[in-house]
Amino acid sequence: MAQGKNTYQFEDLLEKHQLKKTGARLRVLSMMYAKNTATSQPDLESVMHDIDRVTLYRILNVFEEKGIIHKVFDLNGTANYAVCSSGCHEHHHHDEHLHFNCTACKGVFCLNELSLPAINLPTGFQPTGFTLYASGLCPKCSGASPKSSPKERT
Amino acid sequence: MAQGKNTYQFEDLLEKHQLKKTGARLRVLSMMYAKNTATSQPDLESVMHDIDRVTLYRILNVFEEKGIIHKVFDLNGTANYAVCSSGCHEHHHHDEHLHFNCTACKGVFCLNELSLPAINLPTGFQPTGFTLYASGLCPKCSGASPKSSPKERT
DNA sequence: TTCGTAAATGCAATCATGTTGCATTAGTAT
DNA sequence: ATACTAATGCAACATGATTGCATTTACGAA
Repeated sequence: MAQGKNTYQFEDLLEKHQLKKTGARLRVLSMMYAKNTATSQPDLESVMHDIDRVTLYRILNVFEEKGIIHKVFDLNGTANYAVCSSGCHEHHHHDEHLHFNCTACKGVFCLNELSLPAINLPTGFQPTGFTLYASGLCPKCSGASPKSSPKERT
Repeated sequence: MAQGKNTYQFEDLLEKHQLKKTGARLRVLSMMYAKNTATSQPDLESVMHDIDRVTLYRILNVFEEKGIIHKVFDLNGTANYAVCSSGCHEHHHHDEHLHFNCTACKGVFCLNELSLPAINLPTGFQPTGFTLYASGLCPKCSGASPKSSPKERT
C-alpha cells in the first residue's frame, strides 16, 4: 500500500495528472492516503467543514476520472472512495479486488491482495469488470476488541 | 422454475409469512415474479402510480425481512430487489450469486447458476456473506441473440 | 354478519446524497 | 504583474430513503 506520502509527493501526484495544486485537493489526498478504509463524502465533510460539499464532490469525481481513487458502494448504497493501487489509469480502473464491508463500524476495506478467480458468464453477457463484496466483521470489530470504534462511516 | 405463479400462490406466500393479503402486496409480488431482472422502487412507482411511495417502501422492506426478496445495489447505488430463490429465510439471505449490472439498459440480473469459489480472507476478517458484481452489457444490449434468456432469479 | 383490533396504508414532512449553473476566486504560465 | 483558465463557493434542485401520525382495511372473534 502506498502509505506514508508527504505533501511534496501529493503535489507531484496532482501535477502528474495536470491538476492544480490546491489546498483542498492536498488535504483530501492526505486524508485518503492516511487511512486503510474507503472514505465517503460525508466522512470528508465531517472533518473538513470549511470546504464546500460541492467542491468535495467535484474533487472526488476528478480524482476518480484521473485514476487516483476508485469508487465502491457500501452496504447503504453510499459511494465510498479509496486510493487506487498500481494499475489504475484514466478511465480504466483495476479495482477487481475484494471489498469488505464491516457491519459494525461500517468501514469499507479494500483487500488488494486477493485476486478474483476466473468467472464464466452465461452466453451473451459481456462483462467489463468485476467486484467482489463481502460483509461481516472487520478485525477490529471481531474477536479481540469488541468495542468498535465507529470512526469510519456512519 | 418458479415462474408462472398465480394469485393464489402469492396469497399463500403472504399467508406463510403472516402478512395480510392486500392488493398492493399482491401486485408487487406479481410484478417482481414476472420479470427476470431486479426491480428498484422507482421502477415500481412508475407502474403503480396509485400506490403511495411510502407503502411501496415498506412493502419492499417487509418482504426483505421475511426473506421473500433480497436487496442489491445497482451502479448508481440505488437499491434493487429480486425474488429470492430457495434457501432464503427470515433475516438470513443466501444471495451469494453473481449480480450483473448492464451499463446500457441499467438492468440488474441475478445469475443463480454461478456459485462463488471459496475465498480466503486475511486473518481477523469474519465474513457473513459474499456478493459478486459484474458490469458490462447484457445479452440484449450486446446484440447477442435475445432468444435464450438465462433464468435469473435469486 | 357485525365488530374490534392490530396491521397496513396514505399523506406530509424531513433527511441524506447526488448534481447543475453561475459568479467569484485563485493557481500558474507568460 | 498580468491574464487566462481551472477551481471554488453558493444557491438551488433532484432523487431516494425514512419517520410520525391519522385513517383505512384485513381478518379473527363475537
